[in-house]
Amino acid sequence: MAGMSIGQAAERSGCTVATVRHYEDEGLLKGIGRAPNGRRVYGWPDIHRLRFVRRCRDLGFSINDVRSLLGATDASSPDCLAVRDMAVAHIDRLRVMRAEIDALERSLSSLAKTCNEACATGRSPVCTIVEDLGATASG
Amino acid sequence: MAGMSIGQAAERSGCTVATVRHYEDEGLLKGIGRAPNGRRVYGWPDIHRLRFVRRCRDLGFSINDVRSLLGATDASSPDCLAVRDMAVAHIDRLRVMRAEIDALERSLSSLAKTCNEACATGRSPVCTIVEDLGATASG
DNA sequence: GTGCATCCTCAGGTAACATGAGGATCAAGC
DNA sequence: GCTTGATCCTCATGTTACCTGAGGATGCAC
Repeated sequence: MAGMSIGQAAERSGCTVATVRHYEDEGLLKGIGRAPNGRRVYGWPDIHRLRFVRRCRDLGFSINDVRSLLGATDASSPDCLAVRDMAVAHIDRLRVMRAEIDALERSLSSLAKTCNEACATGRSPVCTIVEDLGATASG
Repeated sequence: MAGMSIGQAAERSGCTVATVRHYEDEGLLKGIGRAPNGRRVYGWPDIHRLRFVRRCRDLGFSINDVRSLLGATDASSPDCLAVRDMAVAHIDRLRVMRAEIDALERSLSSLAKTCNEACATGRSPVCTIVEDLGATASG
């Protein structure tokens, strides 16, 4: 169980094969061994590291963020507080994103509603959505 | 006021100059005139079209979406209902995105909280965030 | 006429991979 | 021993929506 192929590593870490190679290219994986036939060989520590990267990516961190996180965790004494600070900073980013999404949804709902009232009844010769979108830039 | 430079067009439409050129390259603008000196010349219809594209992009539609929207609106009788359907479909996408963001925020908050309790007090020799992230893939 | 702003057309960069070409290797079945 | 299909390798290019910069022409103000 100590020597896994890239296919197995991908499956166990929740990545695609291409993504595993990509993370190695990006320097997020260190010291991946090679079998005599040239194929990559993975051990469990590599799988854990891949999962870590994958999960961070799923959480919305960039590759560079992950690099920093790994730097903090690779250090002799993992800088937990730095990691926490990055998490907190990212939460702030998420809140901004959610606010934007909420605003967009309101805009689109309003647009669709207007259309239902004015267009679907055949009352308007020109789709009001089109006018709404093109007339004035919001804000 | 009928012949605007690309700089003026950009300013009035809320795009950058590079973006205005890009939209033209993408075929979203049609029949942009040229002055004898080779510079692009824009009229108000172009500005409205640029605003339309810009606003759609702000609303999260892809360039291809916008192409479809413009196709619907360019038709002799704008297909308002098609436009509305795209808006509604996009609202669904936004709802999925928001659900994901909410989940991420919960995960990160939980992570940060755990860290505050276990790491910041110096109780844990290894940052629990690191373990949390790497141990098991969520789900 | 000097200088700075604006414009032009390429070409290449960005993020995070996905996809495909062209070829080697492995494992299974006959 | 041999065929076949799956997996692996590297390298190159595609994706999305632009941004940035090179190298050069033009416009406008003083």
